[in-house]
Amino acid sequence: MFIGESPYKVDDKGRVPLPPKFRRELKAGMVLAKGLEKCITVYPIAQWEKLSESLAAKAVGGASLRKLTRAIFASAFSASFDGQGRIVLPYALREHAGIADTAIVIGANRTVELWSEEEWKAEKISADEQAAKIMEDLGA
Amino acid sequence: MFIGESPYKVDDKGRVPLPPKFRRELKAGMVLAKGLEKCITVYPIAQWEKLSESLAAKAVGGASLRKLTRAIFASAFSASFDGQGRIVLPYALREHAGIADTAIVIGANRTVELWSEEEWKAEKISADEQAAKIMEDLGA
DNA sequence: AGGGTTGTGGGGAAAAGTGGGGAAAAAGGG
DNA sequence: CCCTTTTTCCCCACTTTTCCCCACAACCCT
Repeated sequence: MFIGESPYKVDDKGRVPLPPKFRRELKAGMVLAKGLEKCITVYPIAQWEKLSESLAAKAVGGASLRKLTRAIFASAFSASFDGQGRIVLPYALREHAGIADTAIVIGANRTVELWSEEEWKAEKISADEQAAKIMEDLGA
Repeated sequence: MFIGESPYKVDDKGRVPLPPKFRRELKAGMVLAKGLEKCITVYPIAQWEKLSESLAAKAVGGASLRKLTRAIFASAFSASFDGQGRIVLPYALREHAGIADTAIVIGANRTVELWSEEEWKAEKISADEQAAKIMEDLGA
């Protein structure tokens, strides 16, 4: 389970550290893909395989499913940590998320997401407004 | 079950003791999250994992589910006791609750809440005023 | 009155964030 | 095909922050 929110510098080489708390769950390997929103989504390898299977299961899906499959898989990169717990963000993904020299790393339960400061600020505000409702529904 | 209300000092490092009576139930671990009101909510780890599961179960949820997942998990931090029974309050949460150098620790049945003095004073008054009415609505 | 527990404070060691350099591999041109 | 240039990857070093341990003082219970 990934939780928390923290800002990290992206250096000239496109490297970003991930929070130490996340590293154990990602050490086995991870896949970076375009997020459905303007962000980068990081899947633990096991989680990615599950997603891959559940898309393949709907083999005979329509054109829209094929489109989604392409969009996700074509933009995906596998990544791993260097000695300092950092990963390299491919340029294509950085651009999609609008990430320049700072990335906000957030835990989103089963996955990790990387946002630019601006996009995250906006997302956070609109997300906060909705959060209260479900929390109450779940009786938490 | 958590009950009671007591004030504690928050030191320069953001540390706060929790009442000894609460420690046994939280020793296994806890998660701090933004409260729905201007406070910090402390969930026993088991409680939080239940929430996590029920969100993950709705597997391929839509955009609004992703948004909620973000709001809930990004603003959360895991915490545990140091040798003196204290936890560290992340800066982001302290700010949300308006907590400076004193925190009021409240037992709220299944969870614990941390309030600033001012916010708690206001909340308590309005809670007292409405308690009877709410009780009736609940048919208690 | 005494011992144990609790609130409060501070210091030191370990880890994390950040940046840069050098070697190996890849790509491109002669 | 070989040499040159560029890129990628890995390792090293420094600074800051975090975490953990220790210490004192006040309170409570016995």
